[in-house]
Amino acid sequence: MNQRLPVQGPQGDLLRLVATGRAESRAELSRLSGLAASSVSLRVEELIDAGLLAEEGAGTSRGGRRPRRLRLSPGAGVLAVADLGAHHVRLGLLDLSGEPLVVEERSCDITDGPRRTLDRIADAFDELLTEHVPPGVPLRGVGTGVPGPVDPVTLRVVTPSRMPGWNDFPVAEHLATRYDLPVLVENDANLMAAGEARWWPGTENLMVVKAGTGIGCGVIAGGRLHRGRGAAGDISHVRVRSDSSTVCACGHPDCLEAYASGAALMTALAEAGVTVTRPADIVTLVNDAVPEATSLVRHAGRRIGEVLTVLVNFFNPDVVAVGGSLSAAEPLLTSIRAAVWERCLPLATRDLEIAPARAGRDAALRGAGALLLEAALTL
Amino acid sequence: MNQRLPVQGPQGDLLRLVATGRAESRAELSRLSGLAASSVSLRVEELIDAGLLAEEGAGTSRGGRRPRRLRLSPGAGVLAVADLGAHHVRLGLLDLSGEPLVVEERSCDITDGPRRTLDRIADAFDELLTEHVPPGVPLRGVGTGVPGPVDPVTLRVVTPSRMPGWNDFPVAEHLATRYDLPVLVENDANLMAAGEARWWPGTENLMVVKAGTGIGCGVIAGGRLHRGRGAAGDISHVRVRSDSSTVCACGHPDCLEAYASGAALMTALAEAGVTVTRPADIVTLVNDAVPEATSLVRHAGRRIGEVLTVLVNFFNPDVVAVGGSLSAAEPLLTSIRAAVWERCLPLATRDLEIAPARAGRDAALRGAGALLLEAALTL
DNA sequence: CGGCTTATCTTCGAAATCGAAGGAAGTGAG
DNA sequence: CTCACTTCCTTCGATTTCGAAGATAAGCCG
Repeated sequence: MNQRLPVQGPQGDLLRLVATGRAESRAELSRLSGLAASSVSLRVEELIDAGLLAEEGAGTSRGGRRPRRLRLSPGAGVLAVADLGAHHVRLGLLDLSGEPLVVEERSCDITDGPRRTLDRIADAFDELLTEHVPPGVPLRGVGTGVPGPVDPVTLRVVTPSRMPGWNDFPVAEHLATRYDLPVLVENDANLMAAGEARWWPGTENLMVVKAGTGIGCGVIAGGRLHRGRGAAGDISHVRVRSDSSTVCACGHPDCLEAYASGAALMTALAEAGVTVTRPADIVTLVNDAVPEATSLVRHAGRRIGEVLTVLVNFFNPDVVAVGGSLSAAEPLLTSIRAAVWERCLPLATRDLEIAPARAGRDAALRGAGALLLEAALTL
Repeated sequence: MNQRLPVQGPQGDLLRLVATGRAESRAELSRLSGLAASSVSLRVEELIDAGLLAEEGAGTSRGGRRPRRLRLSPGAGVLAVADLGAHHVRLGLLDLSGEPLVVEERSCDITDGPRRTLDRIADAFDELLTEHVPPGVPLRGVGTGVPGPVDPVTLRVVTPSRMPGWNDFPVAEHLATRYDLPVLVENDANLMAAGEARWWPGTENLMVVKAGTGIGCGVIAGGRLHRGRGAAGDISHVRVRSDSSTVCACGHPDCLEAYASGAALMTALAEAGVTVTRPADIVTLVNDAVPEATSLVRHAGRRIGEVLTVLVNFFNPDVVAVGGSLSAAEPLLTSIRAAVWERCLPLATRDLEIAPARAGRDAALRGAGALLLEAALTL
């Protein structure tokens, strides 16, 4: 079942251009790859013969002959990806275009430690594979997101705050013992950003804010995921302006997370006598026009927006996409926008779009697919 | 005198690798370009015959035969670059490795408007060229930095605060009428970052803070200059935490610039009865241990550091380089460091280096050269 | 409908690129 | 010093890639 793609350099490039949706025809491949049209035709023929690419009807004309659309052959392979949360893991199989074939959610406790958790994920992968993938279609790559920082060099989890037992654990190596394949391990917010990026074509610089139980942020800079040293995108422990003083779990006063995260809002609601168990419940309360909830969410949005002003001035993105379970609450986005428009430089906000995330619930899985394709379709 | 390089794709790549100092021998060129060693040899031979490359002795052995060092031929051409400030312009000629040949500083008033200012720069270029460049050595590119935001697409200056008459002026087009050559127009802090980048080899993610009359910042992300939509790197109008409330020239309260810029410090010193005319004078005062000056600089450093905490968490750079005329004051760097170490995530500061800028006074000119080489050595 | 324009894809000789093999010029160990 | 080994660079035949030209298939427009 394990089998690397027999695709060398230039062929891999072509395959990747099709897989990532950047090219749909030979002509587009020629334009994007820089290769001559004739060379592309030859290569594509080989890829079709190898069962990796397939022709699928005709595309839309741009004024001349209609292109013959290319797509990855369904039999070319699948990817197995997971997004690990604190209490749940969302996992599934993708085709080589990064489109989900099956997705399911299982409960799992991350505090069980890396071995048991990862093995359970791998078991789930195997189940899905036998159930949904015809024999002969190879698994081409495995990837998982984790709710903590990942060292981009060693692919180990580093000093995660809510993952006891995971510190410095070689996640990728562990998975690699079970799958002799390209393995991806990445922070969940980064995966979400990578997944979101496909929904904003032409957007070179993108920030994706994940407002859920915690507050995460993933960054696309120059069209590529910005990792920094593995911790990039952390905005939850930025100090916010505040009258009172709340100490965050990290030990510092007045972290954004302590005021504007789903967890903080739930605590505040509990103090006001309203009991909720998930951030999504807050959204329900807001939609039911419960004043305490609305006011809290609006406040949280302002706080997030104030932090974003700094980052928008500095990073000057084309788009800020807001996702996560809390983002379904209208007032959140509205007040983020208000804060940013008010305080940012006109030049930075001139063409800035602050919009709801588009990639939906499978954003992280799609992101894992997108990143894996880069690795799995080379060499 | 004007002449484009007769260098197509692959050759241009090779030339650029040598010019930017990334490769010094045929073997390195082969490794970095991905071309076969034999092809590189052929190409290099052609480039030498064309008078663009030259062999220069032998390099140091890596355990085998010593490489024959390659460098750009001194006769291959020069670049003319300028860095425009409010009252001065620093300009000079570079060889095609980006090394300065002549640099001089002239006074000039940016409020004279773009035409007169640019023409004066061009006149200065012509003088330098006739004086310092033998006839036959062609000018290969022209570039200038401006103290305001530049739209990376149109190469026009956009809404500059201190450049009356420059708004939306087509700087590049104006220069292009005089020079039929690649023309570069870029924000001065961005140029400084590009120039600094060469002094931090292996550093993919770099922030360069320029502390002078104003506060600027340039960003290198993934090894490339990050422009955003042209305004990236602006940190001067970030809101800082403050007891009192000072309104900045931009209309917002408590901008970093209003507290920590050289201009703000000079104002504060004047109020304390100490008159200074340039930010460099503040450094002198600090070195003479004038308590008011030291205290002010230390305060400014803290403020800058507090803003940097947000950005370091978010961007997670390898290096923060601090330059500009104020950076020569020891306490500035010290207090920036203190603020960042204190408040940033341990993961973000684990391998972070906060250090004085290395590129010196010609950083911006060198940066202009580095960016121009990318453009001038292609096609 | 029938030219005109635009675009996609293929064919085939010319040109560039590769890669294996080998010579040249070093290092280091015995 | 000699010998094994490494790295750098070139030579030369095999292969790949290019690019101009042509075939094919549309859309546009009176």
